[in-house]
Amino acid sequence: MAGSVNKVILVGNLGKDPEVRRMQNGNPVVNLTVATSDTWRDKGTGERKEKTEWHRVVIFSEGLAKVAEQYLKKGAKVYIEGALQTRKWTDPQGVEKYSTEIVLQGFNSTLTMLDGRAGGGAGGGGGYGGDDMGGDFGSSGPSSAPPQRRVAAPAGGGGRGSDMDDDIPF
Amino acid sequence: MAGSVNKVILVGNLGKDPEVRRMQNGNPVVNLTVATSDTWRDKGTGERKEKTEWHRVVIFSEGLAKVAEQYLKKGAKVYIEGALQTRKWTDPQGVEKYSTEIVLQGFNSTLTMLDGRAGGGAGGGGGYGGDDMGGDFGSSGPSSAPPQRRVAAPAGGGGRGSDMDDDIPF
Amino acid sequence: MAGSVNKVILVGNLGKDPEVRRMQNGNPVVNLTVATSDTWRDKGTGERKEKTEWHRVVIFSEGLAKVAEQYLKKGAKVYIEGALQTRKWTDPQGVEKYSTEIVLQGFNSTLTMLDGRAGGGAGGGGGYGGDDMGGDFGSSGPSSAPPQRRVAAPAGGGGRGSDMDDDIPF
Amino acid sequence: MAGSVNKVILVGNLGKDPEVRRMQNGNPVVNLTVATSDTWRDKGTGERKEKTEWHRVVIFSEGLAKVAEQYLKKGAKVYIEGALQTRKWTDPQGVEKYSTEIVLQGFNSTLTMLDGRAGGGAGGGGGYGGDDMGGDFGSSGPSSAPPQRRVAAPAGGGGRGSDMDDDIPF
DNA sequence: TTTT
DNA sequence: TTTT
Repeated sequence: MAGSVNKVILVGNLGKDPEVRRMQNGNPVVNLTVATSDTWRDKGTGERKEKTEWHRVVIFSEGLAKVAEQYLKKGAKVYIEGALQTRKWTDPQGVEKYSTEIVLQGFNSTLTMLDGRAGGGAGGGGGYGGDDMGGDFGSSGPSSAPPQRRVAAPAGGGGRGSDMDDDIPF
Repeated sequence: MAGSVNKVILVGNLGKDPEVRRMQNGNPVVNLTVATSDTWRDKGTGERKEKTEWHRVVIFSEGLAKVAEQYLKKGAKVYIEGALQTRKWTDPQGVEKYSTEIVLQGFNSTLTMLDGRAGGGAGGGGGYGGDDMGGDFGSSGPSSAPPQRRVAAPAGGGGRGSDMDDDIPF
Repeated sequence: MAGSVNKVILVGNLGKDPEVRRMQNGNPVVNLTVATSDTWRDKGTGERKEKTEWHRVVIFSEGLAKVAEQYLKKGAKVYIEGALQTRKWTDPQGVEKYSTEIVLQGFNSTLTMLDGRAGGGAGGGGGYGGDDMGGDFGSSGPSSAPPQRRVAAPAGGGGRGSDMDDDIPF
Repeated sequence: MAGSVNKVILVGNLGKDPEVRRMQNGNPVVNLTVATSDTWRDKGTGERKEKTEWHRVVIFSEGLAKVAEQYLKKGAKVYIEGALQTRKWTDPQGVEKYSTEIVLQGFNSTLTMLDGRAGGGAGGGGGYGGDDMGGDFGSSGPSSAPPQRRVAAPAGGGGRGSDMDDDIPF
């Protein structure tokens, strides 16, 4: 409905290498399996407890999917921002199934690598080759990386003072 | 795992009145069904599209559950902050099922009413009685509402100046 | 740096009508003043306390700025997602000043109206005219609203079953 | 006001070691300086651009402050969740100043270490000693770590089926 | 299946 | 002053 927000923020590790499928036009669609976990100390016994939660992530955003395919490996720590989506499907036996996924698609989706260790896991061939490793990747369509524009000189001012400088903050 | 984040933020409307179950100690556990939706214009036909997503929300936090039970009604607009959790269960026919829910439990869960219209829906009797309607409700355990503490006077200062005043900022 | 996140999420009300400046190309840059507040009960006296926080919001995103200019009025409740930015400037007396603002610019910025009451405030003439009121507005550049694409039929499948249907989830 | 949200989410690195002050009761109040940065490629020249943003973070939450004091060092990568707060103060020359900070205080504040490298910087002695390094630290008051409670057996059921098991999700 |  |  108008006036709604559907946002998921995860920081976790990949349980396995990204799974890549291809759209008919050749664009990649990437599935990630991301683990988060909570740890706490049992109030009664005092022993340490841990519960891992596994998340399905589907990346439709072309730019982010390419990044995921290229740089992410089992074990990589990522920051992910997407939306919840529940799919209903019927299995071959005719049983209805639901699958809830975090979808990265269109604006307001983010994928950020939080370590350079990615790929150290599994049978991982490791090594990226690129010099863009460990970067932030915003989702903004096929080919353009949206710059952090600054307003050059707003006509019709009312500026808050003179001599603005945008560098060192404090 | 250590160093992980599992967070869901929703702004949406209740699809029906809250469902209240009771713990053995009488505390409420509340289930909400929340709708969010995306609207966009089809690139080809130019027609307006809308897709509604339904979310299961489970409130274990005692304070938030009581608030939900007392004030929320079908149609209410809410801000929700919780964590993703997928439960696996087996139905009476022996079929394995998964259900992914947004869980409000412990710290870092939030439930905030965003309108005063709540209860205008369904067969809703409406009317709250309380004067607390439309408030923010932080999740911080059974009985204490965590105050927004201000540091009174940090010993061993190094204060940044004199004459701090905390009122109107700009 | 690579691997960083800078995100602000606000739900609050406009303290006054949007302030609109113009870029040299005529595009609007909109400033909002948004109030949020915390309420709590004093632990000692038991009295109700409230503290209002005021936020400066600057909208560079062309699409969001137009929406803000057109639909928002004093009193409107909004959901805002942007990034923190601190500007340093020197006032006419040569005193250095800092101003921290929530910037909506590029991808991952959001502005969503959360009520239809917008404009009920101040000297607000109110009334929008548009039929798009109360909508979600994603920031995705000048002219295209990013559709919620669904993968049509990924070539090289490994699909999870047959008979997927995307409608009512539970 | 009722129905508002004031939330900041940062993933960044400490620019220097935490600064610790003491409350009159001996509790620590910790100040962090956190850097985030955006990188993009200039549309015109094609050159790589980077802009770093510095954030002041103040930790009043007793538990989080202790963790910060104990484990964080210059260079550490952290996930932070807090609220925006602008303080007004008057400097010794009588000039009004504003300072906007991210405050971690009460519920809904989070501090999570995202690397184990923390402390590798500055004159850092490094080494933590503790075995809790790299953990999640929720803000929930002085001494109790809030467990991830599960509802044991809600009285007055309406359960969704039989044989619930909470382990492997998919 | 990850991570600490 | 961080980080890549």
